[in-house]
Amino acid sequence: MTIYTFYQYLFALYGPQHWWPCQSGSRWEIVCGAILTQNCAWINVGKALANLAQKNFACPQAILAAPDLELEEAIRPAGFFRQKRAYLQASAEFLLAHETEFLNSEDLPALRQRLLAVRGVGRETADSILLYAFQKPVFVIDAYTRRVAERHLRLPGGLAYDALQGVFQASLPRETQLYNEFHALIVCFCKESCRKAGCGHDCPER
DNA sequence: CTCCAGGAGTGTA
DNA sequence: TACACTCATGGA
Repeated sequence: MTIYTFYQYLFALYGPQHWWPCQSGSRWEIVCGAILTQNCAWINVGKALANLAQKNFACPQAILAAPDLELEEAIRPAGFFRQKRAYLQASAEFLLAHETEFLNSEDLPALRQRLLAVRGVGRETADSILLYAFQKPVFVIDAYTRRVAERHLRLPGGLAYDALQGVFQASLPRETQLYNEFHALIVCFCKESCRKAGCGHDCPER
């Protein structure tokens, strides 16, 4: 099965997932979610985002104005709250300075490099921000994508992030909406197939 | 109780 | 480049 065929199969099976531009929908909230979800279950990210919204920390300016301890208390449910607090502050500062540029530029490699220079923004987080917050055609690789690539698409394991991303992008139409849905569908598929297998979790090594 | 979740930074070899 | 280690909460 080709990568594109697999996408069509998943889309027919689960339908559109419309990730992220769905909640409060603000660009900054998407960026916050991308950072807060690092090695953390999404259910807990939702709690942290709700706390931020309730405390009126729902914009970069408010994040930068808030006391560290108060910010940490708000995002505590998402874990790693001390370093994620610093990550949010760094991202807030960056977004305030460069949001317009990101809206207008289509030099994706350059934008990606700028994001990677922000503390707490690695490859997956950078690509999630480009795809979900700025609607750029950048395919996001995560742990689920790696499992699917090896177990279902029979791609070689242990590929570096950028290499695996290149394989997916070379195999798919360069469409933001498709990248958006495919990534979400892969996550949905992994959770669903593992639930049906009775694992109770997403059994990483099977 | 153990295992893990939509990772990233740092240090070592 | 390739690992090991740390960060931390909450759900199953």
